[in-house]
Amino acid sequence: MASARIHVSMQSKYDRVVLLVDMDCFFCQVEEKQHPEYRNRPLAVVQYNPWRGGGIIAVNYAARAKGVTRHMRGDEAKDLCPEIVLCQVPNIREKADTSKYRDAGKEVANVLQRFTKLLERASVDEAYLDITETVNHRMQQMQSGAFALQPQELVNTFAVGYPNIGDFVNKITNRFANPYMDDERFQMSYDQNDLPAVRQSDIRLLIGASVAGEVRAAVKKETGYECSAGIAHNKILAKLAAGMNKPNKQTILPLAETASFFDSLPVGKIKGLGGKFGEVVCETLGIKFMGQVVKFTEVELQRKFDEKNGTWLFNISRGIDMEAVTPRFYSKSIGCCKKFPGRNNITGLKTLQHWLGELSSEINDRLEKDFIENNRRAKQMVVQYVQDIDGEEVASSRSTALKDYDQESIVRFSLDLIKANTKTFLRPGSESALNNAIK
DNA sequence: CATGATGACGCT
DNA sequence: AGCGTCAT
Repeated sequence: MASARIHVSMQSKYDRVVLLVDMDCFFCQVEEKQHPEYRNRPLAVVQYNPWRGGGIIAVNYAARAKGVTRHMRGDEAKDLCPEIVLCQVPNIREKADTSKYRDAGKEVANVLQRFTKLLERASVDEAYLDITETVNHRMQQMQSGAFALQPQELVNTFAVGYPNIGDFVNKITNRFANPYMDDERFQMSYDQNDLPAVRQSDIRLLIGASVAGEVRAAVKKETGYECSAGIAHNKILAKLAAGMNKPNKQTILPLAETASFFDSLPVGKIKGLGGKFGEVVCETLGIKFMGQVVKFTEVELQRKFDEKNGTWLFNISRGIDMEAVTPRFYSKSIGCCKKFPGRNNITGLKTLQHWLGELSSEINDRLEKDFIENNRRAKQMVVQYVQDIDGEEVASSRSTALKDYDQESIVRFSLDLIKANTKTFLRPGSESALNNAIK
């Protein structure tokens, strides 16, 4: 067994080249493409909500320059930037319908897909691409002289730790002339088994950046949309790099720069550490920056957190992330939801039935479209609802198998599920008043 | 009153 | 199966 393992091509820490492509203020770009007269103007996308001008979910860079951000209300944006264009998410069936942006995201993904089989859509406007194969191929071509990097392709490219991309390229060129100049440091810093990959890291990431440039140019040419990209050896670092220079730029995170970069990187910037767990990590360890995690042994981290998270933190703090780019073009689930905040709480049966009808109608349309496009049918339905119980938000979810379905049966299923799982669905003595408001 | 609408995934 | 977390 042990000897056979040696012959298995092992996925090593620095073997892959991974891109994270992130559309710049995507919903705004969709609106700007649809309304060319809005281009070059400050613009934000709001979800319809008559309360204080709607909630902002996307802001273009002209508007960001005026201080407009997400979380803001449309009215606040107008105060900061009176000339701002506020585009509303289309309202269909009395609720925000984001289909337009999903369709635009698919259009982009169709372009990305041509560059690798290993495309993982992470959200409507983000995707990971494992481009290892292409990079390896070009490495070989480069060594045989069949391929050469075109410096002009790297005009919008940055490398973390370098004032400009030219300095990064020069460093690589110098090492080409003097291959062993870094060896002592490398041998000190890295596992012996990783040295071959480490020595080739910079050049392979640079080739990755040229691929990224081609990807982004194709997206721009074929869809009109601009995006930013991160280039690194794994998903976590690619995601991090992509956010460093925007919009319409791409950033390499060189292996040798990771440690010093992490020394001043707040823990919460790492994907997965932006919430409560990240805060627990900081408090438990008494730290603020990612680089400070490396002072703890793997066993210490496992003891303070748990086995899985401890090992994960230990590796991530060293820039190591073995998470595969899992090919996925279509979402695993289709859902829609609507909130009823404050006075809009649903308190009557009729209103509840009405909204279940609206939501079911949207779901039904999207399921039909999905069936036509992707030849698949939903097997399960999950109904989630949030009640107001003594002023507290109490969330519940119940599921049911789905055989044949249509809009009417989806409504019936969901209402039945809510009825069956609510202690007293209707207020005692009433035919129509809900016992607990649904939020 | 009040980001909201989606989606993935981990824990138990 | 149901709940909670994290992300855009």
